[in-house]
Amino acid sequence: MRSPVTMTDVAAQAGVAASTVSHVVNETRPVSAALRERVLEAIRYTGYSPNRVARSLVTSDTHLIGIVMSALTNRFFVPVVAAIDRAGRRYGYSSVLADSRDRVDDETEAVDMLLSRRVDGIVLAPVAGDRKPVLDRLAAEEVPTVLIDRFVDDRFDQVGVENVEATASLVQHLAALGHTRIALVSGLSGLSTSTERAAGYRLGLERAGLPFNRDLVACGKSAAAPAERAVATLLSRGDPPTAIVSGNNYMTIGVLRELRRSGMRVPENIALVAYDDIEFSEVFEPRLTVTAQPVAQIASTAVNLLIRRITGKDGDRDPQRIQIAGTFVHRESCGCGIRGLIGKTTESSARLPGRSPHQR
Amino acid sequence: MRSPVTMTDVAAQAGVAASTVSHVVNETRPVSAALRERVLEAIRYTGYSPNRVARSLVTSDTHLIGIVMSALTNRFFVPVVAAIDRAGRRYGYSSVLADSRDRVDDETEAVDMLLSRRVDGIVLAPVAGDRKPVLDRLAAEEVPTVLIDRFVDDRFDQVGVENVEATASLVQHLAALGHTRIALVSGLSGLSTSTERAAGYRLGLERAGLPFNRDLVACGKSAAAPAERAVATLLSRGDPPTAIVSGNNYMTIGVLRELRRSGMRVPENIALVAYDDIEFSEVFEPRLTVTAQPVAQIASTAVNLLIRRITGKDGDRDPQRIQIAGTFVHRESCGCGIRGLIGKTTESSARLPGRSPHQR
DNA sequence: TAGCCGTCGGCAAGCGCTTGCGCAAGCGCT
DNA sequence: AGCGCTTGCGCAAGCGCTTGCCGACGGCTA
Repeated sequence: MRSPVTMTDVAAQAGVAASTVSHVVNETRPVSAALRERVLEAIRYTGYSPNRVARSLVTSDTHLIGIVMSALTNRFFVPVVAAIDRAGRRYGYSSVLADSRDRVDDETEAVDMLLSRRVDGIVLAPVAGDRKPVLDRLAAEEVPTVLIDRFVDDRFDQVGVENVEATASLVQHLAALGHTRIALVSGLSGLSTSTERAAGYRLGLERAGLPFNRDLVACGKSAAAPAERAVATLLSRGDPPTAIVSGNNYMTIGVLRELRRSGMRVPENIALVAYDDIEFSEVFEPRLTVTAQPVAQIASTAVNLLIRRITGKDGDRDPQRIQIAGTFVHRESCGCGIRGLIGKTTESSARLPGRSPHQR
Repeated sequence: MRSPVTMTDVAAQAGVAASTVSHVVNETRPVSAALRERVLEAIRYTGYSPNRVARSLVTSDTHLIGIVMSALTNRFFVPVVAAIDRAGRRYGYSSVLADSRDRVDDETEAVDMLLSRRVDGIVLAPVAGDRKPVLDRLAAEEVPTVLIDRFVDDRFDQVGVENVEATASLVQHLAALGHTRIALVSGLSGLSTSTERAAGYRLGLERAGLPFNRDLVACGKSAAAPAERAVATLLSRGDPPTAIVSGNNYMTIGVLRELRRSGMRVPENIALVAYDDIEFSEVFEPRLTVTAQPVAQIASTAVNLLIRRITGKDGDRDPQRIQIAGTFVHRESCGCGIRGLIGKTTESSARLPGRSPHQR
């Protein structure tokens, strides 16, 4: 690493005071055209690059936003980074990343690191567990923070997806096609998303005038392998379902695997709709009808909220809780094609009714 | 943002000099047990969190590593971040991200930003185009930098995948199954990866004693849609191929789409092997036989190289060029199952011969 | 012509930390 | 008792920048 050319060097080169250089660089005070040109020339000549860490020391802001994710594979990771990057174009923000590895200790360590680096704000995707200490710390330090995905603490801004209505419409769609035995492969119990989707499932049945049957719900534990077993159980019943709702994309993988193994064809023998879209989903056989999570929208909403808080534009309004509607993506796995309702090769999508933004 | 409790505050609280606090925090000079305990207690009491930006100003290192990606969806993005995070556990590094949006101007801007933030090093995934100015800048500033994925400038450490042998073995595998008309859907011409994979294709044919036939190569331009057209062209020939090698995962999507449209079943009617694995590939129908790129390994190699350079452990050795072997993942799309060579449900994989690390 | 004000730019303090230097005290030795 | 050594710790400079303050200058009005 070479070139510690400093503002003082530039000033000397241009024959002005360092403060003048600072003012032309930041456009923070009018400088006569002649002098400015001299300074600019000196900057070009010396190849000066302002030292942001020195700047941060005095202004006490870093224009850095910390991201804490439960895992790098978290689906919000990339869109959040993208949103920050976009904000960076306008306001000069960049992102620093910390992986909490789904463990409370690591999350604490990650937050410490970010605080130590004096980030201006934090986007945090909390994982299951007792995150009270971390959140208390964040609250105490009064660092602008927004929670994403899961709603765990009302002291902070929170942004997540709408689950109830979205799942209900999946069920209603199946019911409209004439299905009466609609199964749910549900996620890990205890997660708010699982609970809400299960509630949406019941709501959908209710609206369709269908009875709730405990035997048609199997827990797929939010992962592929348990979901396989769940499907196996469902199929082994005397009165197996004619349609399945899968609670997330990992479980959908398991569902498909088990259906294939047992020789069931989708949607001919059994209909399938799922929560979460899957990358490359259009080459799946069959193409899946799903509710896609609006991850990009959630991410950018969160980042915008955060930046407004950082810049103080919102004053100190109360924390918000925002739930964003998913998108219903209509493909073939629901069986509409074979029942002639909708052309086989059509893909259509619709915005689901959401209740967002929802001021608390 | 509250709590500007500084080292001076802690010192006052403990009744010692600030320098002593510094030395207990950093363990940079022996401090008597009694005093250290007093200091530690004061730190706990005040909730002091060291200000890393002030520290950086004096030590002139930030322990930040900049990542410049052509797009956030770049397949190296997540593994690189993960590798840095892992290094962070040991040496305190974190990552700052910058998206170059596949445009030269944005790449320049991204590098400027990182330089201005005084990152200790940079991992750069260069995109096609004239990146000479940026690279010259990096070379001039002497910032430790490693290029990933593409080999474009020998002044820097570079890490990428091995293409020739990997593609050759794909071809040889098909040849061993008796195929004689093996087609290649190749990538965008001009990219070194495309060129090398094409070379591997010819090498594989040669080793199998098969003639090269220009009519069996179609350009899929590294994307799905052009690949569909490429396959259509191949199939429309009087003497269509009995097997296809696809040059990357996006093109594989297109290939599958076109094969399905034209009613060809894989592997019954035509065999397919591909370069690049696909997420969720095991639920594809059929499951694909591929050469998986060792992205995680490339990423961690790059990061390790970078950190060695930053810490000066390697002295100033010459820049290295490292090519890492891919992994052959054997599934069903090659048709081994139906020819009885290998059990249908088996998935096996093998390390391909690579020539790495290769000191230049 | 004197007085005033607006404009321009330099001076210097200080952001929170690290680190070379030097002092004081305690030790073993001659 | 006096010497030099080690050990333990405080002092203060300074990292590269921002910003409040003030002085110099020139054009305007009275």
